[in-house]
Order: sequence, then structure tokens, then C-alpha cells
Amino acid sequence: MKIATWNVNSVKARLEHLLDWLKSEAPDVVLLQETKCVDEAFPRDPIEDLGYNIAVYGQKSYNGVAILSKTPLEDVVMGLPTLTDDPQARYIEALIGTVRVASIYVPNGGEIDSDKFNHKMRFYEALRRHAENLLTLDEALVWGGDYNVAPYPWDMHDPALSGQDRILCSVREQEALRNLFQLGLGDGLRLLYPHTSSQGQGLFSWWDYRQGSFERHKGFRIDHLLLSSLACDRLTSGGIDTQVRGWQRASDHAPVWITLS
DNA sequence: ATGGTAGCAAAGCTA
Repeated sequence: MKIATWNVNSVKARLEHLLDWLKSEAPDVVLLQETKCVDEAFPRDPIEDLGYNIAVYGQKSYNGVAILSKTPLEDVVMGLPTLTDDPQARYIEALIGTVRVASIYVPNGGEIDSDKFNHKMRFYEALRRHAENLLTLDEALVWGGDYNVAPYPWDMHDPALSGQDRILCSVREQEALRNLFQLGLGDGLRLLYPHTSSQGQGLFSWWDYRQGSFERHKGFRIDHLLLSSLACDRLTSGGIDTQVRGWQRASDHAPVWITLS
């Protein structure tokens, strides 16, 4: 079972890339973020033609998450149950066979200590509370998405950025994400590649559009697949489709994937 | 501190 997460930065602008990638990589489950369209405008038909069931939770212009699955989706949850007063579409969850999955788009956070930053911290606190509930279930759980945090120095092109008061890198953001690790959610890619550091091209999932970041290998690993222990037991492989970031008019994120036995 | 690029949507906001 191959499960991927990808922040597409507009599903309509990225539709051809998405379809080409679905055909070549044939994931069983895809967790999408930043679809940036209302549910009625989601391009369901060409995706369904490739054999996928679809659950969407969108909004106009910003945010928006979706789950694609070759097998049926059950128990769809839209929005974090622990953050019911948030109008932004950043969380969708579903049960697929024996695996519960979610597509998560954590707020970027803007400037450190801004209102947006506080929203990011509240979102992480809500994630932590919801994870505590989900981890009591006797299910494999795969929590994928754009977490907008590089958790360790080796998750960024310049390890010296780690812990600085910069968005994606600050101590408070890293602690918020590591809180989820400490609950028992494993970092799928890091479990598979414990020694891949920022040497060479590193293990990155996002490169800023500006200043030729991709060509200069100035990336960050901020897209993650978090796995409960029952999912970790089934983890067999994983990777990042870095080549997709090099396509013409690409998303600024590359797809991240794992396979479960 | 600013601006570098991209998407939405129609000027500025978000990232």
C-alpha cells in the first residue's frame, strides 16, 4: 500500500502534473494540501477516470485539503474535531480499509510571534489533542501533510538555521512537531533514512520559488508522514519524488511517499 | 528591513 502526501499549491494549476504523477507512480492513497478551490470546482472527473475515490474539504482561494484513494473512503471527518471554531480548511481524515489517514495543512505562521504564528501554535495544540484520541484506537494511523516545520538541523540545507527565530525553524515550532513524535507517531522518512543529513542534496520536500532555491539545493523537509506504531510495523519503503519539483511550473513542494506491507 | 516568485483573482493577501 503506497501512501503519498503532496502540497500541490492549487489543484487546478497543477492538474496536468498531478495526473502525470498519478499515472507514473500509481499511489494507492494521496493526501493533498493547498488545493485552493471550493469543493464544486475540484477537478474530480479526470482523477476519478484514473480509478480514484475522492474526499475533499476546500475553500475559496486558500488552503483546502483532499484525499484520493483507489479503494473506498469511509468515516470522512472534515476539520479538526479539537479545533471547531477555525473556518480554514486544513484537515481531512478518512478510514481506508484498516488504515486511518489524514491530510493536514498546518498554517505557515508568517512572522514569529505574529497572529498567524499564534494560530499555528493553536493548530499544533489541537493536533496533539486529536492525536491522543486517535492513538487510543486499534488502527494503523498515517498522518500526512505539510507540517510547515523542519524538526531537526539535518532537515534544512543550512543546519545553523535550526532553532533560530525564523519561520519553519524556530524552537517552539520544532517542539510542537516533536510533541507529536513523543506521543508515539513515528517520522516515516526519518525512520527509513536516519543518516541522510544536509550534506549533498539532503532529504528535502520544499524549496522556495524565490532566488533559485531548488537549483541551489536550498531546501527544507517540512512535509511529513507520521505513523502510529501499528503503521510503523508495516513500513517497508519510502522516498521523495524530488524530480517533480524540477518540472516546468511546478509546485514548490515535492511528493513524499511510503509503502506499508 | 526589504525583496526575491507563484497563485488567486482582480489589489493585495498568503506563502
